[in-house]
Amino acid sequence: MVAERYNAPEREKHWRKTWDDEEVYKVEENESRPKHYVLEMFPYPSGRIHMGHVRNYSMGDVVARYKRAKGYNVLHPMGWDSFGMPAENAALQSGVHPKDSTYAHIATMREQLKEMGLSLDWSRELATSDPEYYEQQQRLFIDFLQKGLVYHKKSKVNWDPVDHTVLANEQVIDGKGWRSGAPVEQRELDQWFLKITEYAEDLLSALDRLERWPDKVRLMQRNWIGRSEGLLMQFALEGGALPKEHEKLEVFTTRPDTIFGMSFCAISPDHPLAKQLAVEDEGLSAFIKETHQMGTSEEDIERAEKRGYDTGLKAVHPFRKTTKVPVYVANFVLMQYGTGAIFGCPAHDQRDLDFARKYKLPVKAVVVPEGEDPKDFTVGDEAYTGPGGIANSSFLDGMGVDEAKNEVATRMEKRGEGQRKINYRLRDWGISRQRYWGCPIPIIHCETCGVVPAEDLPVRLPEDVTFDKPGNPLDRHPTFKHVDCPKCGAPARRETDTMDTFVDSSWYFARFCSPHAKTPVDRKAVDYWLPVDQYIGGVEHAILHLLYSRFFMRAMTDTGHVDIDEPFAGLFTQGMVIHETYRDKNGQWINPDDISFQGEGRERKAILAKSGEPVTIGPPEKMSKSKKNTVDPVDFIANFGADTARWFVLSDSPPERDVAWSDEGVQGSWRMVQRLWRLIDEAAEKGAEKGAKRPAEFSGSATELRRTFHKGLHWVSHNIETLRFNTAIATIYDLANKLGSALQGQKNDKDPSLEWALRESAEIMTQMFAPIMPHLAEECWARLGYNSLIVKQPWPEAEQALLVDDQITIAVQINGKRRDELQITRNASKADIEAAALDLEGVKRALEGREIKKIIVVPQRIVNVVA
RNA sequence: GCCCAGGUGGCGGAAUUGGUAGACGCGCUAGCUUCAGGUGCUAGUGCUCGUAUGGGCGUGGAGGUUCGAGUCCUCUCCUGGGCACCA
Repeated sequence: MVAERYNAPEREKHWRKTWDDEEVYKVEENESRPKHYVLEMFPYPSGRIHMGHVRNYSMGDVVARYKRAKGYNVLHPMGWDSFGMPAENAALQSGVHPKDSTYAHIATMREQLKEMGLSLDWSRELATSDPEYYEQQQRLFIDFLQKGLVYHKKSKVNWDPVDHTVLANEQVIDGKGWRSGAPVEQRELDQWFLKITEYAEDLLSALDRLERWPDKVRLMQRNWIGRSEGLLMQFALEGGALPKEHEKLEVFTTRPDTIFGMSFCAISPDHPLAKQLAVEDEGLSAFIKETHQMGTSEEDIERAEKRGYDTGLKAVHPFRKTTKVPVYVANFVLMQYGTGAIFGCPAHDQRDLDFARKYKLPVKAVVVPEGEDPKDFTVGDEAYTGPGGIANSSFLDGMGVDEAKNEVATRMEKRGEGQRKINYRLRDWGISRQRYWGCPIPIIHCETCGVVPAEDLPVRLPEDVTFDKPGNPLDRHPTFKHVDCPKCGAPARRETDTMDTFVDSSWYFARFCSPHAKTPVDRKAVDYWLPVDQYIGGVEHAILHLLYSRFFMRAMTDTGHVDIDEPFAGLFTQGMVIHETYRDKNGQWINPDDISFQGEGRERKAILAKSGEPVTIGPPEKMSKSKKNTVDPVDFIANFGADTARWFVLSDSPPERDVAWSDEGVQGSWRMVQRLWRLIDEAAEKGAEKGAKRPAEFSGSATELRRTFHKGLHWVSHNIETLRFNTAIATIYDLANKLGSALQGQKNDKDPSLEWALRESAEIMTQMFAPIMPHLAEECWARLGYNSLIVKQPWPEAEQALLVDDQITIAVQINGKRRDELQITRNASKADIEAAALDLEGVKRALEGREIKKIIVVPQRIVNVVA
């Protein structure tokens, strides 16, 4: 009678083979069915999957399986973001060719992913390093080029003078190369750019329509694009012998309304005027050098105080010619933004205020908050940036901020000394990488024809390269670089830079729709599948990857490949898997396997198992090898099965938050697997036969069980729809408890309607956990007598009549405190509820000797007696 | 410095969106089952006063709105995360 222990690893293998044999996850376009495209961010093939992958892909798989059961034609593909620096770095260190290591890693990880039992259509698998993939990417590049969305220009890179190589920002540590340790130089190289700024306005405004994106991500993108409306203004400069091009200083401001509060102007140390002046001014030259030593990191900037160097020049106020203000070179003015020059109004900008206090410049308030007297409103240590009325400002007096902005802009434009401008922080996307392991840029540089697109695509990465010398192997390859111009036939030079790997990931989701097409995408396929309905991945890609993909869809629309702006209709950013950390007395990280634990709760202590030395238990942190707090999913699955792992990573925390891996928690999941198996087994035994006729009437206990399960089903469905897997799981636990009780209670007397309800509940239960624990669900489904696969079953429908109770419990409060509760029919009248409430023992006791002032009755909700 | 997200039992968290705070899981306590080595079942488990019926206090803190606040408003403290001194 009692079932054998469920042998998860063994049964899971069996069910995976069955799914494979029946090709249950293979999909094709089918216009007659609604589609649903579920995608998780594809992995970089690092060699092994980690728990983060397990969590990410479990979430997507639950959605995919649920939607499939709901009748959708579900696209759920997987691929590899397989170009990139790690493989090339490994080649530098160990000499293994990037191609060899990459494809070996892919082979391993593919098998590991398969062991998770994901419902993926593997026939659509792709790797961005496949020539079939990057050939199409090169086509897109050329199409973009011809559409004017690609250009090249000189741009700065980090140059390692020892390794003779270009460094990514993350390879520059404290201004030094990560391998050589040599101070990094800035070099200008000719580089390719994609015109993402062309779409700045649309990328910004369309964010409002991405309703199924987290607000947080939309905000980050908004800030990244950084739109600001302002005014370009020209100031006349005086003092010193100025060359013609610098007689006027052009600044950008978003606050032209504060022009009468101006007390200085400041230019960036990189401003041409600053450079020019520095030639004759040693002090300035030294100051500029100093500002360059200041780091650009957040921390450096935060610590740095606002500093300036007085150039001796004066800027003339445009509306009050007698007012002339000093012009500084200042460390807080950035050349990349606006014109690299500002006018400072200390009263209404914190940075300007800090600067003015330091250099004892006047601080004059010109915007006065409502209710303040303009005569005695002053600014202390905090600039006033809020709304208000303009004062002390000649013709602007009495206007509001917006009105004044407008007035100044109009007057400046009329005089030809100003121009309204919308400025973006977003810059064009530099995609040139001076590396081997990436998609070759399909360009040939010819002395006579200029830039010529390569013909004969793909431009293949040559495989006969070595990594024994620093620099890009493509650059020194015997035949790759030197080619004839496709146009004129003269000797020419092939571009040896490759593309940023963010390009690869900017359109892979589109390629999945038709992974083997001879064009970048098959129009029919993308029209059917796109956009991705649910995209799931880490928040670390909130800005770049997602913004680039949004740009790509627009660019691909403008080049006729697709007709869609937004690639991801729904986005979800999941939290990490974290784990406790342990260190010994010397601060060395300790592997959990070497530790034994003593005590519980706050008393819990850890010691080294071998020596008994104390170990400090640290807070849970992101799993990483260096901290020795990783748990290998492959090992885990081999022991407990994929279902236990999938269940656990979704159960303990809300999906957007981090989840702490703990052995105790995992044990709980493992027990649940076994428990569900026993429950279904017992229900199959004690419940009605498969396909038994539905009873005409249900007993009280049968109805109660059915209500519980149909309500539970309703709630679990809702929780999966809204990706709240942890609450779905909590409900399933609850239902398991209820089913267990019902099975116990059923022992005594014969009740056919309860038997029917037990089977119904067991079936609903199995179908509910099927998206999360698909293998166990198949096993249970078979135990329930079915020859069919549960993966092919439609999602059960809750019976509406069972979702509302006739008898309900409502709380009765006295002065807002609960004193008793009331059982009453659902549609009882207010008067009936009131009468019944006042008749309760607990209410009478609490009311004793008090006078009832008021009774609030909210039918079906609550009664509150005010006394 | 700016922006964002959070603070609920010993822990992870729930509260279907203003209506019984603490569901569910973990842990713990007691008991049962010849159960022996990651087992199952039953009961209990916010704090506190009380033998108990029962009472008081409780969602970081202080105010406020409301018949009623974990949920809304104001101020404040703390913890994470992000960033671009963006004029």
